[in-house]
Amino acid sequence: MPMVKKTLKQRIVDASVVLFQQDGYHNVTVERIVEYIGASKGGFYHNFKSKDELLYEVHDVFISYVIKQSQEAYDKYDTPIKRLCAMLQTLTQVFDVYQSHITVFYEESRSLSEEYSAIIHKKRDQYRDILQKVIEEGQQTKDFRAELPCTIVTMAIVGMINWTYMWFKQTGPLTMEEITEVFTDMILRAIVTDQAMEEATQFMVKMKPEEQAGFINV
Amino acid sequence: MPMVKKTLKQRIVDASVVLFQQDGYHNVTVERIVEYIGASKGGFYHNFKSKDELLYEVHDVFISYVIKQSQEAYDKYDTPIKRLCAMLQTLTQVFDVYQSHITVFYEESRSLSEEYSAIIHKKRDQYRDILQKVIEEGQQTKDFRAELPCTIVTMAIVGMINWTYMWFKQTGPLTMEEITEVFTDMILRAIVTDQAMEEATQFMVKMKPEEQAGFINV
DNA sequence: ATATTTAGACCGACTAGTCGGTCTGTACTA
DNA sequence: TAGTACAGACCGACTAGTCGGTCTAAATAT
Repeated sequence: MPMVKKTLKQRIVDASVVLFQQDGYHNVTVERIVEYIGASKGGFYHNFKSKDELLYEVHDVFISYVIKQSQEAYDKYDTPIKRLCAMLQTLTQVFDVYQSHITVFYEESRSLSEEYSAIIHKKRDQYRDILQKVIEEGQQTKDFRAELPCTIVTMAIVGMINWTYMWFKQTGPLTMEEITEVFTDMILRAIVTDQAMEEATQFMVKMKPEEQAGFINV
Repeated sequence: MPMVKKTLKQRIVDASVVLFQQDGYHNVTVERIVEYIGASKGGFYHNFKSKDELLYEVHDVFISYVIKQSQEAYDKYDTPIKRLCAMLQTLTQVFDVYQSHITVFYEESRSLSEEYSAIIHKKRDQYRDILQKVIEEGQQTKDFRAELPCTIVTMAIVGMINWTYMWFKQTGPLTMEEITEVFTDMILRAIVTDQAMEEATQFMVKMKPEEQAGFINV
């Protein structure tokens, strides 16, 4: 790994993600960001048109990553069930790497100005569309129950996942892997048809009888 | 219904919910709130200690209502499945009545000062605890699958529901009733044990074969 | 090899404007 | 007369963004 000196721009982005997540966009001044990394306001405005543009940058780096990962998960497999599970799986990594970004993304998107907001919203829709496509295709192949409107199913899944940023703590007793496993199990049971349940079973929570006896909820 | 003249305080709260939801707490000035209802800053600060207290008021009126409704749903029934369904059902009403409050509640809770934030967080936990209690009791009675950690199940449900405020539009093609029905179906299938599935079936999405043929996703 | 020019990254004092909150005055009520 | 409810001018703290200037390092000239 080549030891590249981080640019001021990158240092500003890194610092601001942390600060925005901690105290919120409006409670973090430009002054404080540059102070935090030992830079100046001049340096800041040399790299960014506005504080707003910085917020956009933070949003974009995150959502672009999520789209890329989701699309890759889609392309890598060829059945709806496998694709869905792979997409749920990628979230594990996203949460572990980008937790601060996620918080900023969902709490501060309103602070984006009109123009930036439009771009981000388009990308957010793109992410949802990939998931919705998987659901729709699964309904056509009769892997997923067709009696559930796919828009609602999609948003149910998105909600379950996205809400995690509100309560998941990296220092807590639950790992992101466990959570993803349980989510996957719940979602599959909820939407997979009886005839396709066999393929789905391999992705579900396994439990040997002896474990079941002494199971303790955390 | 007695025609009571609305107090200035109430008018301020009503106006601020709308404005906060539209533009966010930080983008709505006290000046604009009082202008909106034809009042003055003096009137505002006669009724509220600070802008912050107003935000607290908005939060409190909402979360208190949700807790009350949830607790009533719990008390009204005596089995975990019925209780869970009733709690999910109350959300229909909450969303129809309090949509602006909900948005403010989830987007602006960070803007609350320390002291108010603590109170609201406590109440938010209270709401979650009622739901978690239902899940735990259901696991004990073997109505709900005990192999799923009840904290994750609880947060999965909370997420699915709460996220709705992000995409549900009263003017859209979906009604809150439809959404609640699909959510209920998905959640029950996800967590109800095989042996209890019969009791749950009555709460699930029904579909006659002839409907199924021509079903179109919205 | 050394001197000179120049681009552009970065600095920080300063400005212009904003907004939460106060204070004094007034109208109305009991 | 005392108290309450409100009006609106005003204050002071704060902050996004500016602007003239500095410093470094690479390109070019001598």
